[in-house]
Amino acid sequence: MKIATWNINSIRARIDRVISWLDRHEPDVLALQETKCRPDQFPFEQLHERGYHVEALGLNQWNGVALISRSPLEHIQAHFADVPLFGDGSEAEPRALAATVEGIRVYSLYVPHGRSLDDPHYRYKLSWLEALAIEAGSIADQPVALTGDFNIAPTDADVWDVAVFEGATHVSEPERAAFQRFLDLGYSDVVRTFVPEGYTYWDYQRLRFPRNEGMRIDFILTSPPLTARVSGAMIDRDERKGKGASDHVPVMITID
DNA sequence: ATGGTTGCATCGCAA
Repeated sequence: MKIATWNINSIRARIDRVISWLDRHEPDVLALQETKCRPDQFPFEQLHERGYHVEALGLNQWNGVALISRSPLEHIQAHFADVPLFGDGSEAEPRALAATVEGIRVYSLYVPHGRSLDDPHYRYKLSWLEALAIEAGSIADQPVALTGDFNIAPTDADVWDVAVFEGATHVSEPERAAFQRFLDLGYSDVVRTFVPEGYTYWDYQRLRFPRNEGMRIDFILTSPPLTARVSGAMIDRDERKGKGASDHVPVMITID
């Protein structure tokens, strides 16, 4: 069984790339982030034609997450317990969607960016991660995959030049502590075991991809019962190439 | 050129 995650940066702009990637890599589950549309705008048809089950969560042109699966998606959950609201919003942003597939609880997660260390969005990011960790901890004895764009580079090796990020988000101590919390709960950054080097995101600006100036910020964190079953992983760097690429690439694990 | 892309509710914002 294969579980993948991909920040697609607009599903409508890139549905052809998604279909092509599904055809070539045949994941059993693909979690998407930044779908950037409401469910009524989501291109379900082409996915249903290929036999996939699809659940999508979206409010407007921002954020948005989805789960695409060969097997039925069961016990679907939007958001998670005590998810914080941002600003004066009355409704949770569409950043988390979970479902059970063949006994594995899969989360598609789009962690808030944070914007800057003095921005309310940064405090929102930390409280969002704290609430997620509480839920993740409560189910860590079951097979769980926390997948998605964490918007955190956990180590200095996860950015091309840490000096560039001095005083910026993604590398701050509180963000890294929030990431470490999942590891302390028993979750494993299992892709790192199989793919010790490599980025998952390169900014569109400043020739970041040709220069390989990227960041490793997309993860699949597996609970102990699932970690024991992981037999391989890949980061599909090639998907960043060519016209019309997302700024993130797919990350995938293989489970026995 | 010391640098500047992408997607969208498109001329402003978020990433």
